[in-house]
Amino acid sequence: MQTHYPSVLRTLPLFAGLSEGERSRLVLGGKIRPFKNGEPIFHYGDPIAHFYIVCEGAVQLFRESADGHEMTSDVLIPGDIIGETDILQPRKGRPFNATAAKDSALMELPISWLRETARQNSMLALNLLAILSQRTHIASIEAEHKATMTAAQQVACFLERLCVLHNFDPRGFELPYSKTLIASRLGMELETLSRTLNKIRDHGINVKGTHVAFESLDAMESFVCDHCSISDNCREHELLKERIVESPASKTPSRKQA
Amino acid sequence: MQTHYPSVLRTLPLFAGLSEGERSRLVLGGKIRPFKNGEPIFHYGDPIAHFYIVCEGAVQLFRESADGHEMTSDVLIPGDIIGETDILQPRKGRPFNATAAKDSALMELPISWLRETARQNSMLALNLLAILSQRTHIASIEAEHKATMTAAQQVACFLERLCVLHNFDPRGFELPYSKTLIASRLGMELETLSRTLNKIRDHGINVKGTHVAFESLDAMESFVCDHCSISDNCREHELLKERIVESPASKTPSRKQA
DNA sequence: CGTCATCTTGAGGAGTGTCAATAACTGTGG
DNA sequence: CCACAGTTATTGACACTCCTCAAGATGACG
Repeated sequence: MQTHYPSVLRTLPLFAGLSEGERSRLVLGGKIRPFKNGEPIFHYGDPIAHFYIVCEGAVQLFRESADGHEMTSDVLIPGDIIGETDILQPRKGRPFNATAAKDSALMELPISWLRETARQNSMLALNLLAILSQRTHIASIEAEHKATMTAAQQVACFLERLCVLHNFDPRGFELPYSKTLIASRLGMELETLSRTLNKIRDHGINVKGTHVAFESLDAMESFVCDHCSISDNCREHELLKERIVESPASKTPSRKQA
Repeated sequence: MQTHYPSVLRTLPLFAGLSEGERSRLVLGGKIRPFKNGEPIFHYGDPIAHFYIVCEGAVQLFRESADGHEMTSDVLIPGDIIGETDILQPRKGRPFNATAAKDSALMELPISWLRETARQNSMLALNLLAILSQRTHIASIEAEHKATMTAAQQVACFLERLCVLHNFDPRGFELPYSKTLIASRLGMELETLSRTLNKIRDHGINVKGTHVAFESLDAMESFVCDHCSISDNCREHELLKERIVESPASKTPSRKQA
């Protein structure tokens, strides 16, 4: 039996408000499994027996159509949960493929367990509701972005969120995964992404190879927010500005996203 | 006080599994409000005090960006719920505008009430979870469609779902709302939709004015499902086929969608 | 019979996808 | 340390889809 658990489990929104006892009881029902880069976690249509908490690395969620085209719906990072939407709605099988996009560690928990707990512990059910509600909101924002923004604006917006989510230094950071994966995530072709990265230099984003540097947050802001109707979305800009002002030279800020 | 309630309230998934007593207690806390075609229900950013159940008519949910561009995220019909995602996550305000797209009747209920009930009645919380989970799944399908299907395929797919959801006769029905609204819903321009409707005649869909007739479900199926990776999605085809086989001349089938 | 909203049709252009060739990077084994 | 193969990324030329702007057609309604 494991003696130490990843720190992400302590700040997990899913377990927020639960007592230390309940939390550890839940966690004891699962085990941590390592996955090599590129290793599949499960496939589309597989039976749904477990859900996962990403502890380390990154996980690609994707589907592929008959003609072999691959469509990435999300890339998860530590703290994210896989399959929590399938706790109640018993589908025929997994609605997407999941593959490790880096060497990763996932905590695997039986889904039946979570289902029972949600039935009895209203706190957990409400946490789930909050997570799903947030997910729906983000999906709606992304749909709007795809419909109203150019490829350049989508890429700029993506790089901002990437920087905030991973707590990178806005003045310079390395892309955490391949451009192929990023392009797929954004629903565009690799060639389009490659060309786009050269065009957004005019808007304060300097990309060379895997290195990204934000050189003018003001230029970025006016560029990205123009065609976006969601004022919430501009929170990323605020967070970036705060970061740059507060810690102009720190490479590993200590706080997590709010 | 009202003496009769719309029939949609009896089959509402949100209230599934609740006793008749609990259900009527919930419903007594709200009132039915009529809205004229085009009348706003609430605006983006408004404080969130109520949620709504669509009883009659249709409701357009949309946002508009600074440049005046309007983006419809959904069109709701009787049985759908507005604002159930905001029960827990207390946002600054409404995440979209809501406007009656026809003369409509909505049941208005205080959101605090639902919040309290969800805390105490785990059945209601689980129903909410199921609804949100379903919504997330649909959002993911639509995102994929926007990314991988041509305008023609999206229109064909939309018309199918329209027919199934509204329980229309596949062999001939009238569009329930304007083409302008449909185009906005599909994230395309009215001109593109207009042109597209003439092109999909080759694929078994005959549209003239507001009249739609499905003339070859097989042609439609091979056309729509080609670039779609979600096998669930083809359930619409199955339902259409059943409908045509079982009730070749019925105009008002008696059963609802599963 | 006008007036207004809705829809259709046309021509031109911006933005992406597609195909193909080249370049840069990564790891392996001699 | 270098040569090699395999993956990943860049760049160019071209086609196609969809958006934009503009003009006309259709339909609803007083």
